[in-house]
Amino acid sequence: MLNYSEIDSILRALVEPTRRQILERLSRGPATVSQLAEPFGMTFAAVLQHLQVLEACGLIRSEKIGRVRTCRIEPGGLAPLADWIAERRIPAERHLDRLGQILAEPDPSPKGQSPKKNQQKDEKQ
Amino acid sequence: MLNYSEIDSILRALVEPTRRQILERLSRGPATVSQLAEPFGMTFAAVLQHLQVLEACGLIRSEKIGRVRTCRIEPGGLAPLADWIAERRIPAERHLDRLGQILAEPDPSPKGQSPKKNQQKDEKQ
DNA sequence: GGAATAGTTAAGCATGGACTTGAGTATTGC
DNA sequence: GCAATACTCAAGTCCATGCTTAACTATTCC
Repeated sequence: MLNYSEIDSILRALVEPTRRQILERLSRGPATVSQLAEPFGMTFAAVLQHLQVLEACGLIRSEKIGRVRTCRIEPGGLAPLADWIAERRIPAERHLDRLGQILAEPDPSPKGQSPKKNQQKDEKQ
Repeated sequence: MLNYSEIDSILRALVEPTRRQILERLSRGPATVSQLAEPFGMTFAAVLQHLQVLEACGLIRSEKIGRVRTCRIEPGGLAPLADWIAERRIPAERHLDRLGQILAEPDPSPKGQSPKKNQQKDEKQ
């Protein structure tokens, strides 16, 4: 299992729509803090906090020259999440085949289950 | 751009550690609600709420037979998020090459930038 | 039929996180 | 030097979400 809290911090960063929009913007090229803040109907300080979250989990990188801080995408930033998803998709797909499903079935107790009378299955009853 | 709120609901579901643990558990095979609730130090009702979130965004599926509800992974559930990540990794990687980076640079004003005196760049001043 | 089991729903509390305000610091232009 | 610019930090408000409790329904076992 790869670093758990890394996944956690990346997901927490991505779950906020504003931060995803900031990422979209930065994927079109670097921008300063004020350039990033401008399109959002929110204060400078709020955007700054979002940027700090994004940088803390390695999704963006920033450097300050003089009084201007320029932010850009950290290219490998999404890799841990991509790996996490890839790891979970493989086992999930494995359960498509019936055998795997039966083997994984809970309570395979051999004491014959009495024939149930009321057994119509209902999605979302 | 693919369905925005779908990504949103998947991320909101995944950001909660308990729900990720439930997914891990289910990726090893189907389980009933009480089987899922047992390992967590939390009430039945709380786990049920997590399951509802996971099912609402298509990450798991459940069916009730008699009084028992059995949950299992929805195989394609993570696909939208995987696609979203894939879409964002390509442009980000493109910015690795210097040309793309220069083209995307903000303010490429041709009026010669005067040589700055105080220009030591500092990460995280 | 009645008790036990398995799940469901609703209401309320508590915490975390997004956002604001306001004050402060460093840098640049004149 | 002084004002404007560009950001930084801290404190406080507000709301969404996770969790609990408690009451309720449906199903199964005896």
